[in-house]
Amino acid sequence: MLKIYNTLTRDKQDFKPITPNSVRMYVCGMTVYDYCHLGHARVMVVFDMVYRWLKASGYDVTYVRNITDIDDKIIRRAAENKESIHALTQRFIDAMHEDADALGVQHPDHEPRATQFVPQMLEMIAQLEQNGLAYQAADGDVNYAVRKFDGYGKLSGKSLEDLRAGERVEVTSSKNDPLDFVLWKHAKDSEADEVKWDSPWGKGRPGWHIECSAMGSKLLGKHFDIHGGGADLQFPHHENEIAQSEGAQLHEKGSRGQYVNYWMHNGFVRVDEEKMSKSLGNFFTIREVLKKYDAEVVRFFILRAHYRSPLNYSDAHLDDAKGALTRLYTALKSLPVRPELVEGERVDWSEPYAQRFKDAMDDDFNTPEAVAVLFDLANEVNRSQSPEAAAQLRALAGVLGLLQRDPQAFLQGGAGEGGLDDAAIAAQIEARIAAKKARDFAEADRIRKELLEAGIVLEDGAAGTTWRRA
RNA sequence: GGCGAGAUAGCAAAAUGGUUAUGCAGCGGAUUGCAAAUCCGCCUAUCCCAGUUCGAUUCUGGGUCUCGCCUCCA
Repeated sequence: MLKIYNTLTRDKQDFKPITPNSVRMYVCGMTVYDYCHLGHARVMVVFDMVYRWLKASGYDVTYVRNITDIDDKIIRRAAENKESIHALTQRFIDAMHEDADALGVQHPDHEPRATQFVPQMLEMIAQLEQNGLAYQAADGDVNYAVRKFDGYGKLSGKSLEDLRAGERVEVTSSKNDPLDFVLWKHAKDSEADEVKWDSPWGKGRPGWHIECSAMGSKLLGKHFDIHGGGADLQFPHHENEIAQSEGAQLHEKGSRGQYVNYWMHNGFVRVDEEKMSKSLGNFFTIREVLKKYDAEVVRFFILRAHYRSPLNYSDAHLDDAKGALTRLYTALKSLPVRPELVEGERVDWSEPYAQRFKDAMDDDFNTPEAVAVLFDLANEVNRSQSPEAAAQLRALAGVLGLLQRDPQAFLQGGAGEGGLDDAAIAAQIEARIAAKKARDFAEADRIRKELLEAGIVLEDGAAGTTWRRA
């Protein structure tokens, strides 16, 4: 039985889907005005892992990860670059897809863009207004009347009183309450036509929070199973989503309908014990990191920690992850891949290692424990040289989107510029074999040392000499 | 200030009211011409103070420290 830590109740709960055997999941995606950084990588990889595990568990999953392609920062950036909103967002959407693909992130079933769902947002805002939860302020903005929604703060554990006490929001006189948030932003004359939509409240554009409510309910229904995102979205974004989505269906039944059953939030990526973020400027983009580290190493680095724990980024930690992943691939190296035992093959979940793996994953996606099982299995493979054990290792790792490459390709990959090419290495190995045959060990060792200095490690096995990059 | 999360060996990171986490690093042995890889064995641990308990790293209370949210954020 899968258990999920639910932010709403702050405990692990048995997962029971609304519709048997099927899961509807929504994850807040990126605002596309720049390249994705490692924090974004974590969201994508973590929920990709969740998506894969739900599918591996036999669920029919509908996964939606949205794209915010209209927002203040996008408008500002486009103006700075003197390019259209569409050109800017398309550029970074393409870049995001490249990054996600590199990290082995499967495509969500739907990837809605906010600009494609403005009618649905307007519909929801109208409903909120009708339900007495929204009002148009003097400046033309349509705001959500937070105090009218009973239970505001239930997700983030904040009360309106607490929030007011720590008030840091700039009080704009047009809001009835400083905590009210914008549903519809009134258009400014200075803005391009591209960012203006007609509405019953005049030209304007949607607020951020309404996007997810509208896209979620349009694609997954008014009540769905899982909603995920980074821990920083818990408040106010997800709190506001609840207020909107549940507030919009208040008229439908006597009791209030629930928007989402399980709220999941992943922890931050940190740099020197501090949250990685655009505003702090301490971020590393995915593409930047991939210049130095194999994408699978980055994926493994993310999955080696629990999704709710903080994850400290540093080269030392990436090196560590690389070493660990190397051990797994090394275990597979010596054994031929038997195609009938891998691709598309179902894992035998009754097998003890698989059982341990499943128990770990079912316990709120405990990937560190699942990865530990992989290492135990690798040890088994090394000892037994059993093709079945190797196939099982590949299959289980495959559930996490790991270990699917040719081991040799992983172990010998990552040649930087100016590195030795394969032919040169092969020639050196031949020369060393000749020296060894002549029992000229000094020469053989000299060649090995020379290659090692070039980052090439030689390994003399029973089947001959192989090499890998350090 | 309000609310929340956390503190595990040299580093990273799980779990657990008593009994091996796991990876990297280190030490000893096997193997190897010597290495590397691999195997076997070992070494380092549960922030502090009380309490509950036969027994606490785990539960309870207090403290210290760290981080996050309360403004855009994954």
